[in-house]
Amino acid sequence: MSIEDKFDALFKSLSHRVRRRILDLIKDGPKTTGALCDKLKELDRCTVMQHLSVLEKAGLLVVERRGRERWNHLDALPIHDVQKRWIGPYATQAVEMLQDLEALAQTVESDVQRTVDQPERSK
Amino acid sequence: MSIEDKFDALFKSLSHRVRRRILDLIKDGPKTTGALCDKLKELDRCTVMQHLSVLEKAGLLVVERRGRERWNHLDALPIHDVQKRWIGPYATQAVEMLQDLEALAQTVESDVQRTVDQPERSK
DNA sequence: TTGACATGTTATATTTTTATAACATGATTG
DNA sequence: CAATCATGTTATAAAAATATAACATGTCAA
Repeated sequence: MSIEDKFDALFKSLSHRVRRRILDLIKDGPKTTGALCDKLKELDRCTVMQHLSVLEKAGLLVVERRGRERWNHLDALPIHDVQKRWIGPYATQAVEMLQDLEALAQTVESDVQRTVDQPERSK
Repeated sequence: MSIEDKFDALFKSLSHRVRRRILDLIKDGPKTTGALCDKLKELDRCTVMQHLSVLEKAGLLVVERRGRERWNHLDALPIHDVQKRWIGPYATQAVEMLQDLEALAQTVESDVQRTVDQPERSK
């Protein structure tokens, strides 16, 4: 599985609100599939299991089998890779954009000031 | 558009490798649609434009029209929201997991030490 | 050991996404 | 102003994701 495949799977798994909700549900501790289905009453159990398997393939969810129960654990480590490759660098970009905007605002401001000091002749 | 719709659109737009490649292409400055198509020769021009519109709907791409050209600018600001709601908190979780692992490793280590000091009788 | 229970598997219908084709428009340039 | 160029629009085919149904398996507990 290439690195691009990995990011495909990660972002795709985060792109559905039900799966994001599942992540929140197991964030503070593992839950059984049954417990998750109870919280997601609007969905068929099979649908929930499909979402779980999407999360598992992306590496965000790890399954521990205990008797007839399946405990779904969060593994947040892959999120680190997303942070390093995509979020961090682009967040930096966003900050630079804001700084550019500030600089632009100051330029405009001083332009206005100069115009007040030395009004241009009308054309 | 709800906040969930927004995250749906953001993660979905990041979940295709072609769109991530486009983001990288416009990261250091805007490019025309034509220039982007040149870099993505394996794809039909229409396909590229569809990807651009997905990015635009997610708010990651802003279009500036100049004559008959279309300049595609990156807007990285929405990435900030992703960072705040999804990456930051889950990265924290990941760090906690690593710390738990370390603690566990130390426990095991001292167990081993204790066992060496006071060997258990075989069963 | 038998019945209820939690989960797993396979198949399939529906919807959405991705890729392309064909045609259209409006700007630039000689 | 006519030809070319960059882009836009609409339609459609193909692939993938989502939701559900029907049936299967292994576990626990009385």
